[in-house]
Amino acid sequence: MTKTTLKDIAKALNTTIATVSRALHDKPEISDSMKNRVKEVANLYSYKPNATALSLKFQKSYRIGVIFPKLSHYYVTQILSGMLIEAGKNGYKMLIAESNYNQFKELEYIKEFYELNVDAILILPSRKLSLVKDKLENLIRDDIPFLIIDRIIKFDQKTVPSIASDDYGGTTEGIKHLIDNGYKKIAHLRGEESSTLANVRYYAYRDCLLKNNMELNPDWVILCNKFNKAEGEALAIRLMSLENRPDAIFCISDVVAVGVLSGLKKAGIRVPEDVAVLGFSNSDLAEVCYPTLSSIHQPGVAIGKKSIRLLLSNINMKKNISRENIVMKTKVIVRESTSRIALSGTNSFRT
Amino acid sequence: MTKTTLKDIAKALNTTIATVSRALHDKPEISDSMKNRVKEVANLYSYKPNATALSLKFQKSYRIGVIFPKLSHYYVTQILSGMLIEAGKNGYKMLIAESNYNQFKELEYIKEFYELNVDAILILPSRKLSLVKDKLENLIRDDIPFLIIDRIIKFDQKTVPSIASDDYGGTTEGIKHLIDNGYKKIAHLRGEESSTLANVRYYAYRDCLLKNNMELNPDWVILCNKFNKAEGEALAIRLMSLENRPDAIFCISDVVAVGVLSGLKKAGIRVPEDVAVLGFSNSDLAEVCYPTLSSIHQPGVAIGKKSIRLLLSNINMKKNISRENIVMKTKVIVRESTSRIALSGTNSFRT
DNA sequence: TTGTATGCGTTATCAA
DNA sequence: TTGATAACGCATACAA
Repeated sequence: MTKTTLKDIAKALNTTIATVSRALHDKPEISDSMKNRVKEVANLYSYKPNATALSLKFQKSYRIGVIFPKLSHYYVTQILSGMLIEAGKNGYKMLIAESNYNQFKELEYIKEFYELNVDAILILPSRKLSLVKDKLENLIRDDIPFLIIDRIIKFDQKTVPSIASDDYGGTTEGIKHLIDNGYKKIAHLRGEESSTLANVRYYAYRDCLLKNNMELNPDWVILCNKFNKAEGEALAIRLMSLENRPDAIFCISDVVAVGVLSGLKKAGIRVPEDVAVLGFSNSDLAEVCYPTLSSIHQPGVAIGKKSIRLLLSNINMKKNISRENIVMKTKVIVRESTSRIALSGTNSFRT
Repeated sequence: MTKTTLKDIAKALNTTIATVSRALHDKPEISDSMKNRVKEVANLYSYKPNATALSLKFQKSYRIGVIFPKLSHYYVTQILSGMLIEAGKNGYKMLIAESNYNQFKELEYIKEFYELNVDAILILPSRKLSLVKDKLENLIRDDIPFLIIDRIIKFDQKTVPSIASDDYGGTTEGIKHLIDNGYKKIAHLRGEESSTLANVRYYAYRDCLLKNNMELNPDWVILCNKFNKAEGEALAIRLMSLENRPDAIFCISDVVAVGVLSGLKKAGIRVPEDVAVLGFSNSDLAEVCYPTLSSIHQPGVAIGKKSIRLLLSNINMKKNISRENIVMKTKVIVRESTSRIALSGTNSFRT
């Protein structure tokens, strides 16, 4: 019941562990008869090499550490699933840690992963990780690939690779979709100004409105900070109580958008006839709310897979990836909440 | 930049690794002056013991492997979060694997985790894992704790501990809630008959109806096999086309329930006035759909925490846990979909 | 073709 | 109080 080692097999065959090891590796110098005997016994004992010993020997753990803010976000689970698929294919296992948006925990987990000899570290940083940028920069080692997902952090000395979805492009496409559908007064519930993520989406929104000579009303741009349904609900009601009401609301997240839908319903406003609502992320919520929510799809699974491939290109082929800043294509998924002409079916694209 | 080892420190101080090791461990035999010198250098080099070497030495990895069918299910993320919290507190890291409901992958991952010398294995099995029960039983080792979550599998020889939510109790409470609210004809969209999980919920439904002298109509019990929104939608419409229509629908999952809501809407039926809808799991969907969905809360986070505590009681205190079959309390969360008298606010219980 | 010995980084046992 | 060395399990350079 306890694990069998080379020593056990050697003892059983009255030979040495070196011979056993070589036989199992099919080294040419070992005689066929010995190979057969060794393999038979190994099979009988269902021998498996001890991964820890191999780790120590080769200074390689076949483990990848990943840190994320919150597991219960659909987008995070999509990214992780992508990672698991690609890592699995290549014989790697994933070690996980949840930071709960706490930048100090993030630093702590990075340290821990290094101590655990992971072969690479992936992080979906919280917004606040930038606040401890210097500490982070000091922590990051050059000999182990480190990849930042979904955000970009600029360091003074180091260049660290990143991968993210094309939020600027996606937002642009989304706003254009609203314009194309005849919406003229587009509001935006945005994230905090210290968030590069929120800023990119806001800039895209602003640029697209300007380019199309649309009204850009400061009253229509409101900061979120809770990012929950209740906040979306309250802000929707606030927008609707304006003298000059918007006729479309672009939301920083699907959860906020769902809150907006609920707020509009309470205010007796029809979606999409009176007001359109556009979410961000294309989470699983978008298909279950009513009306179904148009949203900008972020390719979570693809990002996860690509992350691992990028890391492995460094680990296996020594490719220098430190200057890679990969941007993955987004896509507007049109559902009921922005379609004045009723849709026949729901679009269920999701990859 | 490369990791410093005991050897590096020993060399720097012109002593041996044995002394350095002892000094760092504050062994009484080491002189204070030596201790101080060692610690200073260790600090300077920011020495951290190599976890892999310790693993090999102590045959203990401080790693726990967990296998689940699909990460993107809210309930799974809750369980994992609970595990991460409790594991983190005790210095353990989690290795994860996604089986995609494939029983062969589940067996494969169990094998891999053993080879990786995890200190324990946790599994949220797919329904089909029971089909390869014999192989599973052969695979499970007695020297490493193995815990089955959310299902119960009976083996011929072994007894394996389990932890699950009290689905029978939760369902009973849920059906009683429907009865108390004046619903008289309660339908059930259930899971497949080969699933113990689905059966427990069905038995509770049936027993509760019988005990309360309610109509138990075979036409009102329908098997799901896709468990998605479309299926819920179709089955709702089918139920509503019956001569003898139910006035409440208890669903095997929240996703199915959301589909039912949508189907009822299409059929022009009001919820909860005409028909009540009750989900299962209390996922994040329940609060965002319209109307908001009453659902039976499964304490995912608590289950995750408890799992780890149970394992650690075996690992650290050698407690025999093989006969533990823990059942965690469920709770009906009442929202709009079952409340004929309108609720003032939404109930946001979730832990 | 096979055996011996070394090292990966630690801790622990035995000597000094 | 400190040093030398074995052991954890494995692969491999070197000897035989």
